Amino acid sequence: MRIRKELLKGSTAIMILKIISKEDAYGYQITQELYADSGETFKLNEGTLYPILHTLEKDGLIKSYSKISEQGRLRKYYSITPLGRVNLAAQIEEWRVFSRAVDAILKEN
Amino acid sequence: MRIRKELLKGSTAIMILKIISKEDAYGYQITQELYADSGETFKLNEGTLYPILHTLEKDGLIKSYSKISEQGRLRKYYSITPLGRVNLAAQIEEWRVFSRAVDAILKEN
DNA sequence: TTTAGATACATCGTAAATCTATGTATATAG
DNA sequence: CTATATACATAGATTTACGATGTATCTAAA
Repeated sequence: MRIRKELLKGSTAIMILKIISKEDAYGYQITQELYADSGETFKLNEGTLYPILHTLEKDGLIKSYSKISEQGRLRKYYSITPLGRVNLAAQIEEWRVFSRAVDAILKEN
Repeated sequence: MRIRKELLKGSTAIMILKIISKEDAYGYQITQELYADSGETFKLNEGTLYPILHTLEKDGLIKSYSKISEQGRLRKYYSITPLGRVNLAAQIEEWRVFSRAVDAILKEN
């Protein structure tokens, strides 16, 4: 099922942060993991991904370093900061409250 | 907990449609029900509500009629159309797929 | 009596998030 | 050699919600 982009708004950054929190990751890898781990539901555009990564770094939630892969390609890896972990936990709690409230409304009859 | 407005994007119209599907409702009433049924989580602004109602009506998902209340106040009631019911069912299913996918990402470790 | 707050509808301008499109560049498979 | 995947980046357009503002009535308190 294709998900309207509007539904995604607000939750994309949390998911990116969560993926980086598991292990350092580079941009392209993040889109692949997000696609696989969501059961092929989320196909992240590059025009969405990179600006979010830049914002997260500017806000001090992640930091980056460059590394050359075995294939000789330059990759920009991101790792989560302590501040990022605190922020992630808060955002996950917020998501839980939000999604439970929506469920409550949609379940009502 | 205050929910960032960004999280709301895309799900507000579904919830409004769901409330109207239960019984005909007018604008102010919808904000009250949404607030109560969500456990005081969703406080809908008028600048959000009325444009959405107008769009839903323009799209043929709801229709309106005016009625005077016992207090002598004019109210604009909305009722869901058959097309609105079909659309609501599809959007609820979409929400389920979406929220399960986000849960899957955030649960991963 | 006047004033504040709740009820009731509406629109305008702004901000935020994502998308599409575009650009650059390299590696790999057919 | 050509298409696809990998890899990063930005600009402009679209969508959605918000805050501010406007109009108007009813009710309760000061």
